[in-house]
Amino acid sequence: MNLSSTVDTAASYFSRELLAWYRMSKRTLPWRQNREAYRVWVSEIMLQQTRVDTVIPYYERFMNRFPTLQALAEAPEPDVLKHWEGLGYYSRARNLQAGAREVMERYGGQVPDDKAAVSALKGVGPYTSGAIMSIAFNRPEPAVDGNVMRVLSRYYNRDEDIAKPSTRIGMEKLAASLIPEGAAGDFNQALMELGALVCTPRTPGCLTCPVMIHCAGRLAGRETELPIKAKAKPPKPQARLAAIIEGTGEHAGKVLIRQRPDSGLLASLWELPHVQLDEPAVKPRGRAAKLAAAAEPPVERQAEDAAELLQRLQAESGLRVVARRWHAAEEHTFSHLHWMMRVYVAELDTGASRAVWPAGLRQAGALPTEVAQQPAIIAAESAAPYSSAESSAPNATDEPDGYRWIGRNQMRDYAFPNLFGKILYDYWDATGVEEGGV
DNA sequence: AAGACGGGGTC
DNA sequence: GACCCAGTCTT
Repeated sequence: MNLSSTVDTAASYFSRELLAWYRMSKRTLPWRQNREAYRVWVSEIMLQQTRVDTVIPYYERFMNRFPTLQALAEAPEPDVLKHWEGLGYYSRARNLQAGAREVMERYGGQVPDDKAAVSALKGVGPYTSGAIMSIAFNRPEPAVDGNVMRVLSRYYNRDEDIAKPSTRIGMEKLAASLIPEGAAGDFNQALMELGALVCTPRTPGCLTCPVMIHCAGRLAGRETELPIKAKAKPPKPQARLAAIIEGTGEHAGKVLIRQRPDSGLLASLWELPHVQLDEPAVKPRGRAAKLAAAAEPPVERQAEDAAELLQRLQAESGLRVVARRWHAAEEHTFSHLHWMMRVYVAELDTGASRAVWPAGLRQAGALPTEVAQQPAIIAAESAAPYSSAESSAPNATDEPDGYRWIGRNQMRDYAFPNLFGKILYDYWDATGVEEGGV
């Protein structure tokens, strides 16, 4: 071998060995049945920030319901959201469908074999466009995600902060230079497969790694300290009060839910009516604090909460809600928020005769005087609709815009974020309502 | 450059 | 509890 012209550099070694390893040991995954661009696209969107094991059942259901790009483009959006329920980052679902519709209109239903056109689709950023171009069309484009940055940081012993956008740019150049001729799709997947199976975040399996002997990070003994990544800001704590509003009369056995605005957090999903408290926001630390936060609050606190729910839901949503009893405390952490929610079972106040506070709360004497005396009397002018609905406050028979009375069986007709789905199912379990019941 | 945007798994 | 994950969009 002529070492001067065919030097087996760490780079060519890496690409060759990694590719061979992948072709030998790649996992069988639903989206690897074929390389149809639509299937690749759906999988890549679902896999953003989401584990393979989590995605698999969602992918199967989604492709069963929307087997073609056209089927997705023509589906009602709530149907698409329902199939995304629980996956999180719901704008992915909306953007995916918007992209499918765009492909129908502009490209006759065929995903274009064109980097710029694919990159311009909604929800398709640098990573996803590279993944689609390489996997579906075998174009030599880099697809750099967290896995790839981890693998390359270690293999090349690089110290750049992978949280910085500029680092991703550099990694893309590096990754592009490593793509073997004619094998972009397999190589990019090999890089990610290695990161998922061997070069894992905590305890990399260097001894089974196909490229260990030239891994600079490993040779420097730094495999566990790489990649360098700036710490994320902790989620901001928020205290909230939610109401499980039980229906009466024709709505007996049902509860009132509402639809969130069509942008922002949990856009267009359904939820329990609730309010954000101004205060608190002290995240419970330690076992004792945790226990205290989960426990039923003292009656004074419950009375304050009841008054708060009545006044604020009236003001924000036009709902006159009377808390009847404690239900549960629920915590839920988003990427940037930490919700601490106290949940009460409540009733809609549809008239003075029904406006009776629970005896325990009244006797506790903790209610503001004016509220304790006349809980139902809140200035009607102060009522503001929750989401641009111009309707008046719902009574026992109304279903104003954005609100629905539903029983357990109607849960399947609405997409709920996990936290509210859990609260509602817990509620129905506790009240003895089973599937097929109401 | 920083923040918004979910949820679940792991050690 | 802290960190991570097959990222993108908005400001």
